[in-house]
Amino acid sequence: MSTTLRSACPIASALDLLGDRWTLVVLRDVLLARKRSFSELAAPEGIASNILSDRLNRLVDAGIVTREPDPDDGRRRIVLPTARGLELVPILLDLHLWGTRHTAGTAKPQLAEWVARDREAAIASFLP
Amino acid sequence: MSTTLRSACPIASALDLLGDRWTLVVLRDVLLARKRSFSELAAPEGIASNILSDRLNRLVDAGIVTREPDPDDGRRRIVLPTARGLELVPILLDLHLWGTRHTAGTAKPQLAEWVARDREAAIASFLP
DNA sequence: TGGACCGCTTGCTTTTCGCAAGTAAACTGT
DNA sequence: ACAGTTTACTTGCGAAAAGCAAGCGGTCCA
Repeated sequence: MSTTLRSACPIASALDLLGDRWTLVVLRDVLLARKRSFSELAAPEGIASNILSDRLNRLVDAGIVTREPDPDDGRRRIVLPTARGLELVPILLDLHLWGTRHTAGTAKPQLAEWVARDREAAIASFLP
Repeated sequence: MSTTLRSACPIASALDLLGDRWTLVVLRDVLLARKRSFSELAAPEGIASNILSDRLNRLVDAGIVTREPDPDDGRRRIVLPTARGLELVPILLDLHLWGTRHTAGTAKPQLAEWVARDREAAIASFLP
């Protein structure tokens, strides 16, 4: 569970945290789709609940999201992005653009177009 | 080896290809450090040779790099990025910036600064 | 011609993933 | 107020992937 530092390279260090099959998909839903609860996040392409639980804990440990009790429903623990988490929005949008151009995933093409045309505005639209 | 399509989301599709511990580290060395041979790429933070071989094959299948015999040394099979691969440079630079700001990886801080100041120029500097 | 080098592959152990089932606490309807 | 449902998990186990060490064929170099 501890972040084993692979090297001094910031790309490798970032990937120690984000470089797996699910973490950035979860963050996509938190940062771009603004999903806030465990059960909303469980939908993503069928992630198993134990994996989702593990990834959320890692993201909390890394200071990318926080979790707080929902005042409206004591069963829920809301997931909220931190400033550090919000700085991942550009990466997610770049991935969206690259994926739209070069993979079979073609959902939300207008978002890709927006990112291509005015990246800064697109990024700002996902900030609080 | 086949690209199992997880969903119509371009982010998920991109991560089907790139979302693991090594692929983007290999691409960092191909795209940013301009490494071209298997043995140069084997250095990255100690990737095992069977894993490197597998990742290079996947990247070739995905059209992100090509491999050609080295005219100067018949043992070598040079790794070259395609246009599709070069479009990953922005993502790698964003990861570098985020990693520099938020992880323990602090190598090449002047690159992060350049990306923050003039992203387009930094990207262009890694194109052929 | 012998030895080193390059790009792998093979076999085996260890770690991680992923599914199914189960559980405690909190909410909801009657 | 009690029964049933929902939420957010945890546990156990089999499957898949990662990682390590060794080996192997082709190529280069002295």
